[in-house]
Amino acid sequence: MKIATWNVNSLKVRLPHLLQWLDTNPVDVLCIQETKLTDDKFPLAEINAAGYEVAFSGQKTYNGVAILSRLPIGDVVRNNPHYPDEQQRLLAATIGGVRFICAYVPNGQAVGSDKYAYKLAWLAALQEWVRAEMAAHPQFAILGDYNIAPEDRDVHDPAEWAGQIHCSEPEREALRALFGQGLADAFRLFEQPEKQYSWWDYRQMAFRRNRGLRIDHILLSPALAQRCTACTIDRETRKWEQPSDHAPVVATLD
DNA sequence: ATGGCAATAGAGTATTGA
Repeated sequence: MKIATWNVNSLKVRLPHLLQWLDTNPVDVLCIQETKLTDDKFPLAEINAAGYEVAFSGQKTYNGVAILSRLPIGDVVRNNPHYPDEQQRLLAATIGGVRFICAYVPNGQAVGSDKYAYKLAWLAALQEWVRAEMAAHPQFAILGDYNIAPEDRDVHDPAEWAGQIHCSEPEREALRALFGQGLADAFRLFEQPEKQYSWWDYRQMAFRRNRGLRIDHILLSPALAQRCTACTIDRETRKWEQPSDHAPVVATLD
C-alpha cells in the first residue's frame, strides 16, 4: 500500500497536476490540503474517472481537505470532535483496515499573533483526538501539512528561521507531543539525503536555490511504522508549470 | 525593515499563505 500527502494550493488550479501525478504515481491513498473549494464545486467526476473514490470537506477561498483512495472509503468524519471549528482542516476515514486523518494545520502567521494562539490550541485539541483514534485503531496514520519543521535539519537556514513561525519551540513541542504518543515521522525512519524539503517559497527563486522547509509529514502508529519500507519527497511536481508551492510526500507500507 | 509570488474575491486592492 502506498500513501501520500500533498498540499495542492487550490484544487481548481491544480487538478491537471493532481491527475498527471496520479497517472504516474498511482498511490492507494492520497490526502490533499488547501482545496479552497466548496463541496458543490469539488471535481468529483474527474477524480472518479481517474480511478479514485474521494471524501472531501471544503469551504470557500481557504482551507479544505480531501482523501482520495483506490480502495473503498468508510467511516468518514469531518473535523475534530474535540474542537468545534468552522475552518475545514481535518478529515478522517478508514481504508483497507487503516484509520487515516488528513490534516491541514493552521499556518499561525506570526509568533504571538491571534492566529498563532489558534494554531497551538488547535494542535492541543488534535493531540486529544489522535489519542482517542489511535486507541481505537492500532493501524493509524495522520498525513498532512503540519506547518511545522520538526528540527533545524528540516530548515534551509536555521539561523534565519530561529524562533520564527513554523520553527518556534511551542510548535515543535506540539509536534513532539504527537511523537510522544508513539507516532513516527515516516521520513525519518530511513536514511535520507541532506536538505530535503517539502515546501519552497514562490519568491526569490527559492526552489532553484533549495531554500525550503520540511513541513509536510506522514506520521505512523507503531503498527504501521513496522510496515513502512520507504518514505520520499517527490520534488518533480515543483518543477512543473504553475506548481503548488508544496511537494508530495509518499510512504510505502508492506 | 519590507516585499518579493501566488491564489482568491471581485473589480482596485486587500487578505492569506509559509
